[in-house]
Amino acid sequence: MADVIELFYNHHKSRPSKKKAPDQFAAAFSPTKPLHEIRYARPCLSGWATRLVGDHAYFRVGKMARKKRAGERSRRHIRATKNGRAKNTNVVEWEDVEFTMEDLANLYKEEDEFLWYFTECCAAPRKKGKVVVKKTRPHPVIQVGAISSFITSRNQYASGDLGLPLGIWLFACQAHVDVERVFCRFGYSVSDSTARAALNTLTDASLNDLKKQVRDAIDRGE
DNA sequence: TGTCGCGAACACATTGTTTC
DNA sequence: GAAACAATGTGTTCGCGACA
Repeated sequence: MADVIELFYNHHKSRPSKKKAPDQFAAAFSPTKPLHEIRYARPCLSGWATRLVGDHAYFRVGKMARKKRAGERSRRHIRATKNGRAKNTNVVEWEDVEFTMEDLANLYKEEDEFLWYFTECCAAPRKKGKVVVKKTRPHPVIQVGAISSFITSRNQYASGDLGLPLGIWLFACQAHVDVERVFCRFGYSVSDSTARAALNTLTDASLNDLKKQVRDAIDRGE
């Protein structure tokens, strides 16, 4: 099949002339033009592949965004608050907001090789056809930000990878509330209210833990 | 046993209002 | 004018029953 596709795609008669058939020439990689209206093999193949990749990207991001029904605690699906009525809710803990970009990059790379490759094609510079990593704005970091935004865009509850830690960090930096709102709209971070709710949850948990330790120490006569 | 569809519950983002 | 708080709309998640 690989040989057949190559032969079709690279055959000189599969390419429409830009002057004689401009509409056919423009149909290459088109995401919308009906395939049965494309008479030449090369643009038809590229149009078909474009839609195939687009649909698959939609499917893969959706899969990453969905919450797994059962299994281990999911860092991606953590809640800032809970009132106890919902079962199996993972409420935020301090460990959830500790992360490194390197860890997240490795996580995304292992979890979805296709999406990592796809975003690398968008973000990474190349030299002689090979991907190179720049010192300033290294593309894996940008890929992590993009994939995290894609996931949050598809599911607002799947914000634990980067959105929630970033929201808390913005609060800690005393970022202006307008900055928080813009970052939230871009899908980079959770909203100001969610970040505050998460911090309240975290500090309440720590306070209760401290009170318990003090009571235990008093009981032991220390 | 797994999938689908539905309605209710829930957590969240957004926007408006109040307070300092 | 900015931050804090409250109200409201949105859309995901959950639980359940029906069905294959």
